[in-house]
Amino acid sequence: MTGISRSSKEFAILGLLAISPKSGYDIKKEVETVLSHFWNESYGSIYPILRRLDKDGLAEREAVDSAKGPKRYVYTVTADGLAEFEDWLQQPVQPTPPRSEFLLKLFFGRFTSTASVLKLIRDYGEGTRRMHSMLTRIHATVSQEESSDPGFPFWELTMQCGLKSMESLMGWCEATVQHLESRNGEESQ
Amino acid sequence: MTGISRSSKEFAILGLLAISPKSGYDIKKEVETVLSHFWNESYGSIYPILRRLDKDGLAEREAVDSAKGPKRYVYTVTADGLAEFEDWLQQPVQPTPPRSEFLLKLFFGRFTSTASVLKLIRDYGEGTRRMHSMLTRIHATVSQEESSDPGFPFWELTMQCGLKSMESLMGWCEATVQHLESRNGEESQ
DNA sequence: GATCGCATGTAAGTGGTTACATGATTTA
DNA sequence: TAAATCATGTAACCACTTACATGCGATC
Repeated sequence: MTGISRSSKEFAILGLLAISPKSGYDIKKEVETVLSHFWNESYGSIYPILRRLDKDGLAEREAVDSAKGPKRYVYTVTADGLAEFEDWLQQPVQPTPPRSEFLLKLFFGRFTSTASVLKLIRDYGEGTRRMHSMLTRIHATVSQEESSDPGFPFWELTMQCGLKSMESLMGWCEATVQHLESRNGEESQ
Repeated sequence: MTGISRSSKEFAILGLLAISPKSGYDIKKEVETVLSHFWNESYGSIYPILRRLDKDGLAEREAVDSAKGPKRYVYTVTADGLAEFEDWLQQPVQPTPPRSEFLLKLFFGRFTSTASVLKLIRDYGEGTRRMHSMLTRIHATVSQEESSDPGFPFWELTMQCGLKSMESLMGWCEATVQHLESRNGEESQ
């Protein structure tokens, strides 16, 4: 009854199959675009997981002759799979253990030069800006192509959350750089 | 010359030793307070890492008779250790692979009820609020006790970054809950 | 004499990435 | 014919957590 414990990685993949049948390759691409700001999957986990979902009766594998390239293996979620997935959705999220190498280095800022700390923060701000504009770009294309999809409103919520986080971070970076620069200016006088 | 590659976990510990000599137990406590919003360490990694730092000449182990309880092993960073640590600080941060089970479940919101999605977001907002007030509390005590520490300004920057992130998230949660509630209200009419 | 806080440690397992291997088809 | 894209897969390795084992000293 109560299935063996599955990782969120498995449910992420199961959920993508619930939207529509996909191959491992398709999943990888989808994760890298629409889920990119909050999730990741490598082939090394995708393919074994798909096999396991099939073995456990949560998905079904089907060989498909593709028009071009090698044959594809498309997986479709089963009724059991959908049920387990919906059950997982109801469970409370388990908090991710925190891990920010950026903040770690910033914390140890006193062991390096102000210039080095400034570079650290500027680089981080730069990365945040890049992520922000990438999300904006993805948002534009997906909005055009899939705005009628029943999942679209929820996907858009994740987008807005991501964008707001980025903006908050960008603001903090800018303010902090200015703060450090002015402090540095004072010392140099 | 170029040391074997070390994980950020090792450098986190090395950095804490650079601030002042500590035991594994001390490190665990410090990580759980001042670093808690962006880092974590378990005993299962701390003790092996300390041994390794000693073996590699980056730290030195010393047995200390504690006033009460069993004997402590206090580690002190060496000159080599400090040099490697400072070098690591200069290296660009490698981006953490994204992983938010919360956003993942939100993304799949169409496979569950609006009530369930609302609960998801409210719980998340609640967790964020708790973290925010915990940080505020820690900030108050540390500000009183260690505001003269040379590392204090940098620690405070990490705090402000964390607090700003939480506030941004809290705002997004509130707005999103309202948005979903109003949409739900329309449908029910 | 039980239990809590202090303190160190390990073994087994998990969860995951990287790098590699393979090979078809298309495009330059 | 070289490179890019499509597509599947595995083996070796790694980082890390969990759970457990141990035991002192103080307090209740």
